[in-house]
Amino acid sequence: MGDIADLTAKTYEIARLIPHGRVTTYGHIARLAGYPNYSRHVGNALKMLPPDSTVPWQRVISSKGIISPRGDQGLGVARQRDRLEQEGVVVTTLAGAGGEKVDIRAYGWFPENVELDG
DNA sequence: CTCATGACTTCGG
DNA sequence: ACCGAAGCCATGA
Repeated sequence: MGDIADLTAKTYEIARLIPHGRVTTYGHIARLAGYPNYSRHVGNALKMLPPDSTVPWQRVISSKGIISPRGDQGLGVARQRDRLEQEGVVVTTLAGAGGEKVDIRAYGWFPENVELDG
């Protein structure tokens, strides 16, 4: 523990706990994993997953409630939006470059703590 | 060592 | 509510 590999493993473990049709944030996963201030690395861990991974990476969004842009012409964002809508999450396109937004008050999942492993 | 970069977050204006 | 700046930390050039 105490390294990025550990944070990566916990990120996947926690992501699997997010209920179907709900979402949480990079920062919250970082805190639950015991690595506050490592939200960017949570995003990095999800980035490494293959597109067809069983880890529900689509349920992780930014604290602003939008699907984080990827510098890939919006392809990743589109895939994430599709996967979310597929499980009943309403995603709205904000005006201009506002991004794809999820109502975090309606779909947010923010437990104080979680049981890892076990 | 310094700089830039990122699926980030928070704070001010 | 919308931005931009600042804070954040590993990684690679």
